[in-house]
Amino acid sequence: MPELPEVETIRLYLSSKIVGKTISKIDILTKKQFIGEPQKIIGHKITGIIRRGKILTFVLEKDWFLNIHLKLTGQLLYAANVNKAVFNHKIPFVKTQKMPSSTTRVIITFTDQSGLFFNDLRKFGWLKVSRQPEKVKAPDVLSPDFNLPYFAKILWVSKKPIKVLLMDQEKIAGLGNIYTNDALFLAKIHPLRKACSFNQKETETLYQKIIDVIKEGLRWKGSSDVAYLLPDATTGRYQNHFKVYGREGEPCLVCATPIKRFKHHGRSSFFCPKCQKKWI
DNA sequence: AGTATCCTGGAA
DNA sequence: TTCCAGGATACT
Repeated sequence: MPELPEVETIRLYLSSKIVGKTISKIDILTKKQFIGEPQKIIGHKITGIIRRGKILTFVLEKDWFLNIHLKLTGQLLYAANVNKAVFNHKIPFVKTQKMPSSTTRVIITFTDQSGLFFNDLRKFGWLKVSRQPEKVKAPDVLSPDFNLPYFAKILWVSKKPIKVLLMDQEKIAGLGNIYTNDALFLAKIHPLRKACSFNQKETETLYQKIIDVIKEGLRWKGSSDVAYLLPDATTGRYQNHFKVYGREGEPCLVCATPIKRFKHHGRSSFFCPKCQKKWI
């Protein structure tokens, strides 16, 4: 899905649009994607929106919560009037169209007739009503808990390849395939290097590059490479600034060597064979 | 540690 | 027709 920068962009956008509004209706078009009882939160006001890792949580009155995971193709589109919603956009999967579209799975309407369309082509995402925010085990990349001592601690005890560790949401919350690949490139580290093989300097560099690349992604409002859109159906622009992700065969931005791709843990890894030497 | 699985549709 | 996809989990 959207990774941390995409979800945070959505959170920032929606904070100014729906906080203070009261849910009047929830239409569930794809049952398996809505967990819990929607009627429990009908009539409740949204008092805030938080995000930890890739999970967005609407905080409601009286200790109710609506947690959302967009997975790979989830979108949250905001309309001032849910009955007259038309979005114009051109990226794949959802073309210019009236809402609800063929990929709309849930519609949340507020008392002023504004609302949200949860669209999700691949049906992996979910919404979940609960009495407490969905638990996220690891520190979020942008939280103070994600500090250098913590990062060093998890690296030095792990025998996993560094890329696998960085994408483990129980160790660090928020990184996905795009930003992990790009952070490793910026730090000049091969994705398969064992985490426990890092020295102090390498650890510090990678720590800083992770934060840098996440902030850059946020600055461009995320990457609209596949299905991600802002709630107004505009696109993010980090895809125009990819370092190695999705750039197989294209020249390395530093040394012009063609970027290589390989599969590992079911995911594509992209790297520059010259800048990111294998192991020590 | 690797692979299959949940889904759908665009690209090669 | 086959491969591919910002995720995460459940298997062998």
